[in-house]
Amino acid sequence: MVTPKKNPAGTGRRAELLATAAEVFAEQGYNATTVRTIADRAGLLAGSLYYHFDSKESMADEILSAFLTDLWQGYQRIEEACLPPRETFEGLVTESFRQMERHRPAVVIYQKEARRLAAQERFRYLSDSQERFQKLWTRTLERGVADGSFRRELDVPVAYRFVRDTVWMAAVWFRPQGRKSAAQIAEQYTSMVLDGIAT
Amino acid sequence: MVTPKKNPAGTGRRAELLATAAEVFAEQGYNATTVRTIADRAGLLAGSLYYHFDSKESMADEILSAFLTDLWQGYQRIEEACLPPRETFEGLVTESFRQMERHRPAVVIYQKEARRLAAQERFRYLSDSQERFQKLWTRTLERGVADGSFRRELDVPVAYRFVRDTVWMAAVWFRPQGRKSAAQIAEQYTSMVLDGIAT
Amino acid sequence: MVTPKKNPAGTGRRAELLATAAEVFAEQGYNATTVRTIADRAGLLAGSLYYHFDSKESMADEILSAFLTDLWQGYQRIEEACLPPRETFEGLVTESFRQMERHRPAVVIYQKEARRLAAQERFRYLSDSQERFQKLWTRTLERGVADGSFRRELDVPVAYRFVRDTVWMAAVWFRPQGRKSAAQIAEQYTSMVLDGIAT
Amino acid sequence: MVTPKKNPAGTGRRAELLATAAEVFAEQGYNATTVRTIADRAGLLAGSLYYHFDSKESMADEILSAFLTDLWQGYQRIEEACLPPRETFEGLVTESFRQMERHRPAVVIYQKEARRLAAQERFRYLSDSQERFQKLWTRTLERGVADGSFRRELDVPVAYRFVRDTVWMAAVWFRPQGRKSAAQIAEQYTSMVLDGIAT
DNA sequence: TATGAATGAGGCTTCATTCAT
DNA sequence: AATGAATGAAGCCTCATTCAT
Repeated sequence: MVTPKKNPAGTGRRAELLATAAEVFAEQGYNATTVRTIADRAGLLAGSLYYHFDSKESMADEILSAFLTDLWQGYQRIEEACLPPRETFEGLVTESFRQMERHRPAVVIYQKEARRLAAQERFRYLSDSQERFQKLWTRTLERGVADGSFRRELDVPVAYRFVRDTVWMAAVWFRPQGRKSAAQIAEQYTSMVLDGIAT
Repeated sequence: MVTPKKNPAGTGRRAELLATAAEVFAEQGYNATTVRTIADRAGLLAGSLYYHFDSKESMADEILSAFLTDLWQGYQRIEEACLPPRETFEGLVTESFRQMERHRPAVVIYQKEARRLAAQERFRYLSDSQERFQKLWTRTLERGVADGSFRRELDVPVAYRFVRDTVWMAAVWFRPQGRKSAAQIAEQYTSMVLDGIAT
Repeated sequence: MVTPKKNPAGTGRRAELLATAAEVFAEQGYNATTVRTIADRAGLLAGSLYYHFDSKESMADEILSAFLTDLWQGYQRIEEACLPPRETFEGLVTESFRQMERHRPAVVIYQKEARRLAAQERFRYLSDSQERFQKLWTRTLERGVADGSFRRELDVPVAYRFVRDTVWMAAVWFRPQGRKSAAQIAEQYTSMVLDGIAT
Repeated sequence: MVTPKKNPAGTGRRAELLATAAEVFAEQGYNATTVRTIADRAGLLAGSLYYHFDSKESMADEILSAFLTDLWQGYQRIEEACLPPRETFEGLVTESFRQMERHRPAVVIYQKEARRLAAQERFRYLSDSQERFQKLWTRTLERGVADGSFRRELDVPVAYRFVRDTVWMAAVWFRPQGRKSAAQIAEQYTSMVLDGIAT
């Protein structure tokens, strides 16, 4: 993780530049994005970015760690509420969609680049998060199988992947300014995943 | 699409090299892959690849178009069978998982790079395939809603994306040599998607 | 040469900054030193240095010309004293070591960078000094050979370089706060050079 | 240290390029030298150097380690001969000048850049060599003091530096194609250092 | 006096590609 | 079929310098 050099939160020039960078990374992919593209879009010269950031990598770092920090704060509230499995499930999905509203480009980047980036020491926290994520969902699914909320024959590891992919892939096409709010989309998703699309 | 310079099908040095290239593209991403990496892994020098292929791009092209050709042959059989919606659904999922067994790296590449590549004229067929895919699934879902196999209130565009993402993302972690066969995985998926994971 | 913008001598903020710059140049080399390093060490921002100095080059200029001015003042006293060769020799060595005490970083810079810098018009005085230096030492050595103080077979150009290198290289490791004073080091050097290290 | 990728010794394109690089480094200093300058002088494009070498640094590495390897081979013969101090002294000086004939640019680079480069792990061997060098000379000087070949009151650490600087600085101006051979220069040096320049 | 933000030139390096052999 | 050597464009980054505040 990286701690921003100055300013409190998402304010000031740094934050602006990070937002721009995140958009471009999300659109074109981390590798395919050149610092010049980011700079052009932000209205300065490529070299000038280095007044604000150490490297292209550290921009990605800051974007991803800010997202994951927020995400885990949200998840933690749900964990601590100790709800029954089905409510926990709904809570996690809703929280995920809510974070997409704030961090949509970050989610796309996470989705596309996490595996590659996680190989580097500096992005270690990506694997950590991944692992924590898996534990959280797996526990929830298992609790549901145990108390009968979820189907007895559920293959938990497969179901975990199913849920994980389904939820996060949505970030790629989900547009907050679209007709549906995050909460509405979350509800549809939950319904489909829990009850299926068949009658 | 691209027509191989020589040899009929997946035989000979070309095919070997393509397989190697596909693996590396899948592992590291198209942009992050250098022709040197491919060459190293195949045991020749980077420049020597150009005896076999016109460019890095044409390798990706050949890999992707071979995959899509096979995939659509499979889908076509199912379309032509004119089965009821639920059976069509099962057939498409099973066929998708079956193609993953043959073309796993190609699927991963498709998943990760299609959007970016499709911008180029030469990869136009990627968008075409995407569109055809959408029509096929949407039609199937709509037929199911109409005949009562699928839930009346189903939001078809959302459900389409749901299914699409779920199925193809599996390619990233699905390993054919794993404990489960493609058919088994397909069955689990179908069951989850159609009937949900809740009781 | 450069004339300081304001303040008379080695006083005030300018002088402080110059001292810092000299230290860094000496430690890391002129090219390898960034103005940011100097600024960091002095406790201001890189851009702020430009309130005090025209350029990085002009800092080096001021450092070197201050040193050479002092050095030649010292040498001149010895020249004017018209001592016999051996005493002149001793005097020059002692004076050189004395200047090292005041201008140690400048000496190191001079030693390492003079040749490169001298190519620029603005540092012309470095070559001039070099030439004057050579004449002074050569004359002294020749006088010594002529009057029998120095060995008859002495190859004066070689001996000149020998003395020059020996004396100035000492600046790199010589530390005034060490156990030995400049005068003591000078005496040891003089003894070694004049009488050799063998019995 | 670095081991050349291929070819036995100083032959082939690599060796040519290294020789060019060494010259430029020696003339302009390592930092002030751009890879473009080296490439221009060698008649290719800057990027093409990277077919032969990993980095600018690795060129310097190869140049310096080749020099030090040869140098220590020469020194070792002298150490093993177990000559009396004065003869050892003469032998070391002569060997040093001889290596200058083969590796003149390397010596200049060593002289100017060793301290800075040695800070990096990859150039660790520079410090090692430096230390070994100090031990060798110090031992020789001490033996000479002990057996009466050198003056009893000799300050060995100071004398060591004196000799070290004197010998290696010569590399900067010494030209093998000049009127004097390495052996002749070595003899003059030895005579000056051992017996002094005074009568 | 100093800061914060930027410029613009240039440095090192990578990489797809070419081509004579 | 493949190698060895090179090209040329482009990428990331550094750094001296400028300037409004």
